[in-house]
Amino acid sequence: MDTSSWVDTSLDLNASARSLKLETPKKEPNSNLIVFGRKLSVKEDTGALVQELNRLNAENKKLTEMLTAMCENYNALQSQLRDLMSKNPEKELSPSKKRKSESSNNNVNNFGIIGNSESSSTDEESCKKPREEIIKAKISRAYVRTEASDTSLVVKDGYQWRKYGQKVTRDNPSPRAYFKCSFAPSCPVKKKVQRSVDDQCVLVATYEGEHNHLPPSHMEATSGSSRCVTLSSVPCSASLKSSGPTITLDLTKSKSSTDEGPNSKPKLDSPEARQYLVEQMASSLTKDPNFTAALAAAISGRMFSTKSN
DNA sequence: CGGATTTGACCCGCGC
DNA sequence: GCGCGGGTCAAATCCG
Repeated sequence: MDTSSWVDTSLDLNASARSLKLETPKKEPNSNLIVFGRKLSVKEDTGALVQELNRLNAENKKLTEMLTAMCENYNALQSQLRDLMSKNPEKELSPSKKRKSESSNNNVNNFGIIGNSESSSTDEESCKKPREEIIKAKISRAYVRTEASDTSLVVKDGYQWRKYGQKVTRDNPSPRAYFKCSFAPSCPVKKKVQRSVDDQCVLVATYEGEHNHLPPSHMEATSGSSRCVTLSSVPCSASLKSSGPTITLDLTKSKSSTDEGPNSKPKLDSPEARQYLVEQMASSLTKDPNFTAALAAAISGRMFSTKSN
């Protein structure tokens, strides 16, 4: 099964997002907002700010196009995948296929946004545990790119985890962290997070089991609907089918960055201000690795749920 | 002060 | 049976 193309899509997204990052000035969204606030109060430099606005506008369009293209790619690949599944259903059923098919399945199951799938062939669980158990345990992997300087083994996937151990393993100099779902013991899901041997920037998260509850962020989002923000520039809903994990994009950060006190509210009446807010959100989303991770999780999760149908 | 994290000790399975 | 290595426990510590 060829899953490389969809992986490439993910890579494209990351690469593009990163290249976009390079193009943007080294300003945090918050500081941009301050600049924007100054624009409204101080009339000087209007021309420069308008230019900046136009630039951000163009960037926003780029992002929108990227996301649209990615969604299209995803749809195309999904249909391809469905085709392949229907053509070769026996591959899945055959236990003799072992690693080849297993690693392919892993790819489908993965939240992988990085796309180096070779590690699934060295999956220790695959080697040691009986297959039935693997199927029961629903082992999946996620690849999350982080800052090289970021030493915390934290993969933000919407769920709340409690770390219960850390160990340095033989095959990898970087420590492996062990997490349990904070809803344990009612939720038996565990995850292991370790930096990739090949690329220290990449965190490999191995999930065991399935959550029997919604992620805290989802519950928060649904209970507090007043916090919802309309994101016209992000044509991507990251919610999944009930069979899969529900990934919720946590947009509260973007919201909070725009929520600069009571004075900010009237500004929303201006189309410019709205446009700016949208751009802020898009920009902060692409800068946020959580977003790419959540997006990849949503996409791969959907693929998986489609596969299992 | 309570919950989360850290970290050394312990357990257990596997290979020799 | 023994040693090794991965996984888990739980007391100590940290932190909000």
